[in-house]
Amino acid sequence: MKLSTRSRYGTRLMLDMAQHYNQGPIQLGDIAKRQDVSVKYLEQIIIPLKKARYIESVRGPKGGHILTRPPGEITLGEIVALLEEGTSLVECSDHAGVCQRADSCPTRLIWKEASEAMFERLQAITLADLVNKAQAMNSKEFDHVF
Amino acid sequence: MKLSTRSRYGTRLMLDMAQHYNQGPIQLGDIAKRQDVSVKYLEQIIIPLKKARYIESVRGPKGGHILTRPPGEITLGEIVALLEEGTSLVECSDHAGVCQRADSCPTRLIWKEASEAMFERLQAITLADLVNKAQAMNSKEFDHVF
DNA sequence: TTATTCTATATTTAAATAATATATAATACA
DNA sequence: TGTATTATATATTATTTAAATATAGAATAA
Repeated sequence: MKLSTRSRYGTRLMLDMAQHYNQGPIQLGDIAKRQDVSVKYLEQIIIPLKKARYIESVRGPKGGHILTRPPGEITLGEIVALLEEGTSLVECSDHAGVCQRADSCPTRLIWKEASEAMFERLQAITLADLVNKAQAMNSKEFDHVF
Repeated sequence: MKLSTRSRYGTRLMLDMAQHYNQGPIQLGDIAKRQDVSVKYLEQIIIPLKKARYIESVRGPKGGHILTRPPGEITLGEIVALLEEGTSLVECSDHAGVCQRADSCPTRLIWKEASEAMFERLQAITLADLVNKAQAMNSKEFDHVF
C-alpha cells in the first residue's frame, strides 16, 4: 500500500515546476539537481504527465518543460491518480471481472470507500497550496537558524 | 498503491471467522475452501493476526482458530494497519531519517494526510458491519434469482 | 498410536519497481 | 551550416518485493 517512487518523484517534479511557474521552460537537468533524482528517471516519469497535457515541452538549447495550467488549478488527486494509473486500491474495484466473488464480496466495497476517502483529501490540495506550504516551511527553518 | 493480497486475504480470513463467530475453532482448511485461497498461504497470513492477539488457536483434530473479541469490536483499520505493517503511504512519514529533505518537504505531510483520511474511514467499519453487509448482498442476490 | 491440525522455517517463483543505457530528433546560436 | 544542447523513444538491466509452495516438526483428540 506504499506509494510508488514514480508518484512521489512525479509529484515533486510537478511541485518543482509549480515553484518555477512563469519562468519559461524548465529543464529536467535542473529539476534533477534540485530534487536529487536522475534525469533519466525523470524523463520516464514525465511521459504520462505530458500525455495528460499537464506539461508541454520545447526541445533544443534553452528548451525545457512548461506547465499548461496555473498551479492553483492542478490538484494532487489528479496527479496521483494519473501516476498510479487510477484511484483503486484493488483490481476488482474497477474490473469486477477479475474476481468471481466480486458480486457478493463486501470487502470490495470497503476498499473502494477507503480509496475514495484518500482521493477526496488529495483532490482538495492544489500545487499552489504545496508551493505555499514549502515557502512556509523554509521561512520557518530560516527563523529557527537565526 | 495497491493493497497487498496479504491484506486482502487477511481481511477475508477475518471476515470468514467473524461469519462463524461462536461456532468453536474454525479450521484454515475450511476457510481456504470457502475463500479459495491455499491453506499454506493462509498459514502465513494468520501469523501476524495471532501475534496481535486477534486470534487464538488450538492444535490437533477438531482444532482451529478463534477470534478473541467479538466482530463488532474489531475494525478494518486495525486489521489493515496490522497486515500492511503501518498506516503510512511513504517511508518518511514514520521515519524522517530515511530522507534528508524530510524537514522541508511539503509532500511528506500530504502523504500523511491522505493515509489518515483513508484509515479514518477504515476505523469506522467493524467486522460485524462487514458480516451484515455480506448477508445483505447475499439475500439481494437471492431475490434477484427468484 | 495414528490421523489431524497448527507451527516454524526455508525455498522458489513470479512480477513489479526502479533505474540505466543507447540511439534519435529538434532547435538555438555561433 | 554546423555544433552543442535538450527532449524523445525504446530497450535493457538490476533490484526488490510479493506471492506461493515445500518440508519438517509439535500438539492433541479419538
